[in-house]
Amino acid sequence: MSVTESHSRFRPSRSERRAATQQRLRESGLELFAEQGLHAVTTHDIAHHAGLAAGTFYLHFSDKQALFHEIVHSAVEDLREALRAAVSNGGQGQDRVRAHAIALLDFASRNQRVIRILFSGERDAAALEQDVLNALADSTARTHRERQTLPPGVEPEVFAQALVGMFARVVIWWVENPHAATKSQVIETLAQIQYSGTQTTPQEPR
Amino acid sequence: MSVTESHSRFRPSRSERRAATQQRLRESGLELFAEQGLHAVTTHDIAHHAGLAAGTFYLHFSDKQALFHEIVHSAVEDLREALRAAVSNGGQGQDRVRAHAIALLDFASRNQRVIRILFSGERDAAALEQDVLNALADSTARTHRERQTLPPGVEPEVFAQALVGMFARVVIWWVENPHAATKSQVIETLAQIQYSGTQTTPQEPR
Amino acid sequence: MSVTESHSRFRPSRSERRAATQQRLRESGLELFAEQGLHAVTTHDIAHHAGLAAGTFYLHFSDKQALFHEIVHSAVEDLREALRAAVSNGGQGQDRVRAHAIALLDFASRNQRVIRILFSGERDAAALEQDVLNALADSTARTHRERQTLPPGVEPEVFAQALVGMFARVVIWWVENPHAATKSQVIETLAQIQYSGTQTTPQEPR
Amino acid sequence: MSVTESHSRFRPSRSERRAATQQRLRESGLELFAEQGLHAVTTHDIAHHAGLAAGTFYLHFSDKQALFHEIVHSAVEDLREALRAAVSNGGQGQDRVRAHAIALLDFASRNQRVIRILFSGERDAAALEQDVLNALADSTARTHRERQTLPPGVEPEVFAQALVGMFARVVIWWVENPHAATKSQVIETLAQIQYSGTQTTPQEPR
DNA sequence: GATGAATGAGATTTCATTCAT
DNA sequence: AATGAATGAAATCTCATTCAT
Repeated sequence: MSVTESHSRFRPSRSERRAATQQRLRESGLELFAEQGLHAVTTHDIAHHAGLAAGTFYLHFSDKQALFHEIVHSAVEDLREALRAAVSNGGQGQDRVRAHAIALLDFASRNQRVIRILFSGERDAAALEQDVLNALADSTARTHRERQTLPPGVEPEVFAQALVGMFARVVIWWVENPHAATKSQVIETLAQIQYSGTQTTPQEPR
Repeated sequence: MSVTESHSRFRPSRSERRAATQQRLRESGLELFAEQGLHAVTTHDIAHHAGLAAGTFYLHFSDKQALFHEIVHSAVEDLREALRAAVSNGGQGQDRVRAHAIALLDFASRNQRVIRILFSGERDAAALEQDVLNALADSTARTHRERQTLPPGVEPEVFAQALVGMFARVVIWWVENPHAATKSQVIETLAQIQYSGTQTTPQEPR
Repeated sequence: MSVTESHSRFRPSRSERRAATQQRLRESGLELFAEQGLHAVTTHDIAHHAGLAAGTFYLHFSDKQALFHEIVHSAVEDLREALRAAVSNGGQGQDRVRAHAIALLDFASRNQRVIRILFSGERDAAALEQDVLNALADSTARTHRERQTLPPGVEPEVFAQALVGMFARVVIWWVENPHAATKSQVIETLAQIQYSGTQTTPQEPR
Repeated sequence: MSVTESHSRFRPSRSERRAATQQRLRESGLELFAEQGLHAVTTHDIAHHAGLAAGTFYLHFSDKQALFHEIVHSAVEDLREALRAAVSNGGQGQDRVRAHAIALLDFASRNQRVIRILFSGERDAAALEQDVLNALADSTARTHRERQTLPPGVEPEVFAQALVGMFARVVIWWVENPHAATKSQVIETLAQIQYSGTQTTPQEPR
């Protein structure tokens, strides 16, 4: 631990305290948004959950949306980074598909609140969520288009949307129902659908 | 005086008028919820959009949620019915998969507002979307489990969630971006992923 | 009293009740603004003083400024009308000057709260007040310029500003200190200054 | 160590630094109050405009009103001194009237912000403007009453209010519209109205 | 003395809901 | 059944003021 950042860990500097306060607000926001959603949470709730007065919120964030967006953007970055790392060490075909799925589920296990916020369909997050998914889909589509890695008849853009939809849905479901399947079952299923399909048919809903 | 069991278009009975008013409110709700989402729409908005006074809303629905739920549930029923019809006339394997996709996209073309409400997120309203997608997924999973139609390694519940997520995502994307792909491209792609997979790999996001 | 406006004076129609409510808000606004000034009065104060709930205010006025402006504009119109009437029945020279002064003071006696609001220097009224005074000054200046009724060396615009300043100040002072001078003393003094001057000198302040 | 009764420009004493800080706050207050009025300016605004932290304000002034009062009172003193000086070197009749007007306009040219604060309204601040104008009027009235310099029919107190109103209005108008009349036109007009009147009549407003 | 983060009271404004007509 | 004025709880946001560093 460097001494330059703080003369003592018992006497944090003002900017450290400020940063810590902000961090508490972010934490409270993450917690409460994940539990209750954007609309059900007030700025007072967040401030008080963080042990702060109501007005303090506005010293750190211009309004509730600003905090929410910051949380979502940061979550997106974390998620992207996790996925990027997962596939960066090479691998092809099934390995790569599986690495991807593993990384996503690992991230989800460790960041349940983030996942809930990202994929919970909160309307005011929707624009951002759509951006996220579209960005993921775009890069997926672009790569497949460039590399012509998809079989004939599979349109890269449609495929990309399908893929992100599938992943997003499974992961939020699994976070909410962790005992419905083991992590390896989820991974195996995702990898297999994507790689080999199911050679089966959708069933008539009841 | 008035015709009691009236089919007259000149003197609709009291209950007919009541039903008509209620229908106008439902229509306005559908329209405004699809455009703006549950939270951004007020009961005043709905009533006025229907050409009614604010208080009238509460003669027909106990509150805003009630109307929203009714709209969603009705939409779900319509959608299920459409899907049920599509696969009811037999067919197996790829045909069945394709029939399913066609039915979904047809329904989406004709009911854009419904699709927006169903698949756009908006779970503030008591996790309704979850209910919808889970319900669809549940019935899918149940059937596959019963019939053991899935290859080994593919868990029925995970598969069902994946399928539902894939379809929901592609459909909402296609409704918002109808020129990004033709209907048959979408159908073909969905059918192929589901049936045969892609024998390809996810790509590193940027 | 006409019967068409109301079927009974004991059962006022909805629009009458609405108008009455609005009028109560206006009255309360006039009262409170005159006493305490724009900033010291809240929309809650006004509503409660009118015996109404807080939210009702916003059914009738878009915000506090809107009510304030309406009150000021209406006051300006009343004042103008009173002055217009005063000089409309002819008269020249001293008679006319005196008629003007009489009208102003009569109006002030009867509309003390209006005068307090108009000439109290409230900053947010200032723009309006300036408009009022400038409008009065402009029309005064224009007429004098056109008719060349002023002695050489007296610039119409400067004269007009001086005149409205003099009148505004005396009238607000007199409303606040009604026993400091009788109405006829005020009138006589204003008329004489304006008509004949004082042939005297300003004194060194202490 | 430090020079106690320091005139050194290199090591100003503590009290000198304190006085300088206070002066910066006063300057910022003058600037901002003149531009925006008492209510639109926050203590943060003043402190930051002065290059100081928010809390520093309260080391020098007990609150916003206190600074405002101090600025106003100091402005009044400056104005009085200017007027006193103008008429102190004798002169009678028209000369004296003119000297007074000249002094006022000179002061106004050099102290526009002060004039704006003094004569622009803003009586929220505990009827300060009233105090200012009343104080000016009182001393004028007293002198005239003592010296019996006014013609019969002209009440000293009414006259004093009229005079003060006239001057205040013309001066603030001229400061805001410096090109509407030359300084000598303003002076000539004010002197003539006050000394000789106009032998004319107010006009019917439109 | 200066700093600036934190406080919390209070003002504005919205809107779901009620109810007399 | 329909109306729409009224309600009042609750959320957002500001800002004068304090106080530990």
